[in-house]
Amino acid sequence: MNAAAEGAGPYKGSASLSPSQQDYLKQIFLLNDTSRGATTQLLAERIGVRPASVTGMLKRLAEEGLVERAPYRAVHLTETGRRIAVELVRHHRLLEAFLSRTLGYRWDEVHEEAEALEHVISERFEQKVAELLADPDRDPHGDPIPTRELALEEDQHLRTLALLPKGSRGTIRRVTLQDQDALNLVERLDLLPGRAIEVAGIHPDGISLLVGGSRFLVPSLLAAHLLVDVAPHPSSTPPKKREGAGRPVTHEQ
Amino acid sequence: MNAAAEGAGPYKGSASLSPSQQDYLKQIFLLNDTSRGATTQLLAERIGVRPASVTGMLKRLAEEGLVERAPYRAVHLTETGRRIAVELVRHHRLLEAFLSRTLGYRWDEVHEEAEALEHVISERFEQKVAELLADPDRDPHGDPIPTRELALEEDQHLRTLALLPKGSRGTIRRVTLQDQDALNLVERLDLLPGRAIEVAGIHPDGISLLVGGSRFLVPSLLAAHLLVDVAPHPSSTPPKKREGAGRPVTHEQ
DNA sequence: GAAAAAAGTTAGCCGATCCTAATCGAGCTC
DNA sequence: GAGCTCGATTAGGATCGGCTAACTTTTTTC
Repeated sequence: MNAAAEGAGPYKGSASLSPSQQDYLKQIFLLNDTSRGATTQLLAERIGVRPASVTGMLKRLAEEGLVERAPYRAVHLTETGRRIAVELVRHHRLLEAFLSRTLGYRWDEVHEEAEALEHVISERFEQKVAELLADPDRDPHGDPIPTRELALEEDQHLRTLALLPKGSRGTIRRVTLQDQDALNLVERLDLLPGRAIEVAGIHPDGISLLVGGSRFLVPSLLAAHLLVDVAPHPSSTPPKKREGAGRPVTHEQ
Repeated sequence: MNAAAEGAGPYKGSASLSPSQQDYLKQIFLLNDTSRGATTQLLAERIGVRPASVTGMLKRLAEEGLVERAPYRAVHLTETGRRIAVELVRHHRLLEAFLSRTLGYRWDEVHEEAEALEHVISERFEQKVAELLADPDRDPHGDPIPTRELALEEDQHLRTLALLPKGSRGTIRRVTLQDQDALNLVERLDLLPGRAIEVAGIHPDGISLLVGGSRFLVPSLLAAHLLVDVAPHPSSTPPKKREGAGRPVTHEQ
């Protein structure tokens, strides 16, 4: 028996999972509402291992009843697997909020630290932090924090900036990026959650934005990861759904 | 290459160590100023593995220049190894202080959580916590917290309660226990760090103690783990060193 | 719809860390 | 100082989670 992963894992009720297994479940969860789903390759990229390793781990997870899979197809979580994944997402986002609010981390520093801590904190720690922060419902990037009961609010009313028509007004609510450089850019452009914006124009390489009086171009790559709460009374064109443009929004945490 | 242990370890300047290796170094450090020193068996007990596993790991650590050893002898840390160990002890005790003061853990709950977190927190986390707590120099058990520069104050003036002569007065400063039940008992007896006490009598099975007006017997096993700051003017007998009685004090953390 | 490209899988291997069982060495007893 | 006992080590093995290389399946391209 290998006692590698002590430290109360989020899954109570069975031999607890290794941090590695937890990571797989989390990434499968985060990729599941994505256009392509949780494919071997995407998982490999996210987790930082080779595709062959993913196949191997998925087999083990399937044996343990945490995922369902058919060879050459995207994987899905079982209910048990989903619960573990959401618990981990709760840990991660709570920790991000905590690091930012209580320890004064910069918003672009929180992700990495939370990534390491999420596997290790106990139920008690989670509870104490939630208490201390009065049950926050958003992390510093605007991502919703699953409740204690693991209910995860879906931001259905939010729209990707990349897909908004010219003239739309709204407020930035989420920044679904992890890359340090990209986050720095978002900060320099002052596009943090809460910021009111207006789409001034659409160009092949990005979106022209009006923010607090000034105007600049947001590269498409970035715009795809800015989720906007569109204002009810847009200046001119009523916001209507557009499809097929830009890249799919992946709800990374 | 195996990326198992990401999460900034405390050792900056080489491929970082696995949590397991870190644990070995820490326990070697904690056992080193003990009577028996860091023997294979004691290490095995503390770490929770079989002696054969200890031998194996010590070989690896020796190859990496972190310990020095001769077969069938107790191990010692090299300077490099010691630095890593002390860094870990700093993490641990800072975390205990943090969990207790900031998150409101009970003093007997902090150890286990700190044990898991200490391997995972970054330099930055350590710094932020130290800041938040204004560089505390003791953890909730009274154990000294190594400074940022890794200087560790030794409590040379503290004496084991088990070895104090009758009539000694003083203040409890450290409780070097980890066992949950024992800690609970210490709490029930109200023998937390800071408590003023007087030795009312010495019995074969323990020490009779005067604490805040009441008097009770502290079992020898417990008394060996209570470190007392002896008052300069004892009521009668001047405190003098006694040897050979009681069990050796192990400076557990 | 055939061929090429991309994605996924299998087989075989490695290193880390643990285990058990068997052997070896150190140090105390008489 | 010959034994005996206990602690330490060695030998051999398991498991976990990664890797590369080679092969298979799916998807895309023309």
